[in-house]
Amino acid sequence: MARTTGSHSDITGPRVRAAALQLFARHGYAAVSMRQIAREVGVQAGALYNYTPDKQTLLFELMKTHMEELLEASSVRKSIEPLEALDEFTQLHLNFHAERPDEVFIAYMELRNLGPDNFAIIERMRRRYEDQLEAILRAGVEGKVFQVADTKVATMAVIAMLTGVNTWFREGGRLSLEEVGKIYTDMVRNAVGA
Amino acid sequence: MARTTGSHSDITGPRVRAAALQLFARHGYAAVSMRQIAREVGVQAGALYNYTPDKQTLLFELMKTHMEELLEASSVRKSIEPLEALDEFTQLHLNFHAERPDEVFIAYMELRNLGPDNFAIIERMRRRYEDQLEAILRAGVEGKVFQVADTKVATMAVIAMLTGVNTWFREGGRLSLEEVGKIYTDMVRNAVGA
DNA sequence: AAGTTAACTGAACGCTTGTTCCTTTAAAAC
DNA sequence: GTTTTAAAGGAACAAGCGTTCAGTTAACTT
Repeated sequence: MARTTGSHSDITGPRVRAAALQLFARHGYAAVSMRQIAREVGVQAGALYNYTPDKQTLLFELMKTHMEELLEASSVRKSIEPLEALDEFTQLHLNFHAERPDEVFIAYMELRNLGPDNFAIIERMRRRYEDQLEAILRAGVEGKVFQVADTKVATMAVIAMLTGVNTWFREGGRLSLEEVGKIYTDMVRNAVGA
Repeated sequence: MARTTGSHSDITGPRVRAAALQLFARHGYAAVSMRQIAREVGVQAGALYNYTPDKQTLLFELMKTHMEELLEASSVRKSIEPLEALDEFTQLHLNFHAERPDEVFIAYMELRNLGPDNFAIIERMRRRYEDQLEAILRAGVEGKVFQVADTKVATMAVIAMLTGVNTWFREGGRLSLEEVGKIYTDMVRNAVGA
């Protein structure tokens, strides 16, 4: 047998990425084999190499796509007041990350499995995201509407706090995402002395 | 050759754990082989099995020891006022985690590589730690000294915020651990409306 | 209807994996 | 000084790894 009925690059390509995403998130990059991914897609391992040059690039592309989407989603913010910008950042971070638990998990956990060049690229994108929050905090400090001892530290603290939601939040649990959003909006405001 | 000059169980045992700890933290459990660990210790792979029944147990014991130490260090807290208890919790968490970056990394990242039984044990210990902070927050809410909408959510938020320090803090960097401690004490207080 | 191409199979490559086991040797016990 | 024992060596096991590639077939082009 070879080419199977209804086989198409436009279909299999995304399915490869989807399977890799789920398996990497669930078991970790190093613990997942190309044969496992292939089995999930319903294809032989060799066929995967029509869609990625190697396993490492498959991981990198998943992370890169995720970071690109994050940067695009967050950079549309107009120039508004610091407090409003902070609330908006909180909501965006929460919603964006809640919709993509697998991507977020990978982006945080599999950095060490990237080669040095790929690592540097992803790291740069993450820095760009952090810089957006820091700019908001700095504007707020200048305008005397926030009180933080160190904007860089506050940036890291707020992002860690927000991203931590992904470790426990589950749709259909005790709280809705909207309720969680309200609670965190307040806590973030308080944390930066707003 | 077999037993080498100066070989001792009391020496090799800890060295095996130390090597595993460092390698697991650096490259991830799944990416590290028993032969790598053995090479680091200066021993053949087979000799490792004098010190652990298998690779999985080696990981589990590292995590279990870490959690036991964390629980012991944090449970000595006497009955004091909520605000003082909160500050003390912040300091203890920061110091304890700053001293053990490898252990912390593993405890957070390698949970998925534990078998179901081992996972349940570690998870229970983590819950016990979280419960300590939640008790403090609840006492503070009852005494009207904290204002939080949801103590469980606040607990997770504060712990995520504090643990996040390990992703960027390095001894000898721009800020000392003491300075970071002061900043976080304030931010944590603010976050819970103290 | 014939020819071309994209998609996939299936086998093979050399290597590494966790773990077991018998042997050898240094240290401890007597 | 002899015997016992603990510690490590080193080879072997089957299984799995990422990756390559020649061969096969369905789908598209003309």
